[in-house]
Amino acid sequence: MGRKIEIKKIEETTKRQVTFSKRRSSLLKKADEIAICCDVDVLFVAFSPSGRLNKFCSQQRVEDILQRYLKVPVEQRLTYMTIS
Amino acid sequence: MGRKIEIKKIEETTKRQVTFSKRRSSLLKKADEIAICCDVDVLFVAFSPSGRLNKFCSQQRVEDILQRYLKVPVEQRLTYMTIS
DNA sequence: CGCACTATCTATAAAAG
DNA sequence: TCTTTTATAGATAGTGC
Repeated sequence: MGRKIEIKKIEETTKRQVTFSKRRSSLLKKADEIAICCDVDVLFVAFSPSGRLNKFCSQQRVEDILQRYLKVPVEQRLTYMTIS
Repeated sequence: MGRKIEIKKIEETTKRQVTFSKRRSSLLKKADEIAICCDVDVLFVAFSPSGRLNKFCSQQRVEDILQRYLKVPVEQRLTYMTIS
């Protein structure tokens, strides 16, 4: 990917947020693809430093998975949710 | 990546499992990287069709996250766990 | 910020061993 | 099958608006 970078915390806030946004999109796409191609359910969740749920992605049986595995009140904590 | 494929369920079992294994590794690596570079906690979970947790990945405060967000008895359900 | 570009680096489908 | 290789598609850091 682009110019090679060392895998360590990006200290510059703006750059860190940009990188997070870009990589999150790619991760969600990949999570989506593996879920479809490999017929598995996938949860991908990123927690911000403050502890809030930032993102969630899955393919199928989403509600079921949420009820079975997650304690958090979804509506309240999810910034947004993408279901492929 | 490699020869282009259509994003739909891979019907051939062997090929599907091979693809799952490869893509899971890549996803975990990416999840690891975004966690470190962007200073976020990440959960990545793939559920097999039978519902068992197949994989989990995170960076930090793992136990805390598990206790706060997951209902499942970790020891019991995780096939294996990778913590970066 | 948010999107667009693109040179580079990474992931990976197939093939080969 | 499992690993390794290889050709190619995809991801992305830096940059410019």
